[in-house]
Amino acid sequence: MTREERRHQLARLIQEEPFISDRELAQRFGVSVQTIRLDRASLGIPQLRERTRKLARMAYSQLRSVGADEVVGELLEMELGRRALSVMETTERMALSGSGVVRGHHLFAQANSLAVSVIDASQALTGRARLRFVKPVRVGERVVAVATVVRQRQGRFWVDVESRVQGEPVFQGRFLVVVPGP
Amino acid sequence: MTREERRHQLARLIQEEPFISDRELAQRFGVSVQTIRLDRASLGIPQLRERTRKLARMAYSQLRSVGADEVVGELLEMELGRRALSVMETTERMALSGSGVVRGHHLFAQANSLAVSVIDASQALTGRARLRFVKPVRVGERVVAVATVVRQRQGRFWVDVESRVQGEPVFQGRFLVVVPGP
DNA sequence: TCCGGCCTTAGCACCAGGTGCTAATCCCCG
DNA sequence: CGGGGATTAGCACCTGGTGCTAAGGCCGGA
Repeated sequence: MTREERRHQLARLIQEEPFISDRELAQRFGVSVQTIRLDRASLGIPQLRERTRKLARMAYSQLRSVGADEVVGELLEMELGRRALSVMETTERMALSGSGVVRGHHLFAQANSLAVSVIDASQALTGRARLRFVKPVRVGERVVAVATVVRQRQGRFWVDVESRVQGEPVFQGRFLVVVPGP
Repeated sequence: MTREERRHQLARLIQEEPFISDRELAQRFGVSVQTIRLDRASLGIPQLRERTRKLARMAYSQLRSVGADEVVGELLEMELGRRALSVMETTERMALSGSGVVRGHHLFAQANSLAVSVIDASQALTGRARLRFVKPVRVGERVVAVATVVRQRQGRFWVDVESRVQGEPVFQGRFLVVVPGP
């Protein structure tokens, strides 16, 4: 096995089994621990503890964001009752397995949560929506959504959301957001 | 502060901030590291690294299991190209914090994934959709969605989805699902 | 044949964040 | 004033590393 082959396999193995130590890796590849260290260094793969910490923080932030992610994606601008803007990074887990195409409901989730949060009311709910998925979004692309309140009448708000990737429209939606009760 | 008080607070603090070392804990409570160690031991709280590993494994198992959910919810019936039925349990994390009302995009996700999967094609994508959120769904309710293919014409399928809780409609949607290609 | 390079291995000191143990102190109460 | 629980200190040791220096092994070219 050449060095390049080993490094490729090493990267893949660590990807699949993040909780593996250098010692174990060395045994699996039949090389010394030092070689594994060099390989990791050249591949920019952090040490076991670092990898573990990263995963743990993911779990933790997810636990935290039960309730914390009022907005799906990251809220960038907010003019309450008028306009809001958010950005969402797309990842593999948002795609149909293997296809690399982000599933529609993630785009909808970003747009919907933005549309609801732009309304200046704690109890806003989506009533109706009309959507167009203009162009498939691929994993890794950053989706920027802009929500604009276009009309409002006593507790009923029409909000338009347009999402773009690199300036190109990928999704359009019109949401009727209602605030129940007077 | 009595020892019991300190231990109570210690347990709570670690619960809230799992990534805290004994050193930091010692500083916060103004005691020595050894005292913290004794406290942890008597409370059965594992060391930082152990706590981190536990969280990381949670994240990892979650990561593994996502991507597998081609259908959001559980698929109960499937007549490819005609009709499909799924059920989704709603949990606290699907709700706006505190409100107890499930957010629209979870209903949409169930409906959308069902609409896409009822189509007999690997590369089906949502093109357009029209939605009505008829009635708020509360956390803990089981949402049953039925998707019916109502019309189809060369790679374009209209799919109606109706979701109910206890027989009562909560969501209706009409999806245009497209299968790209020839 | 020998030499230069690349790859690999070895060895050592050091690090964080601990465990496990023993030995001192503190401080309060009777 | 003494006794005892609570606290602290000190030391050796552990894992899973980093960073550095030094030494081999092997292969191709002159």
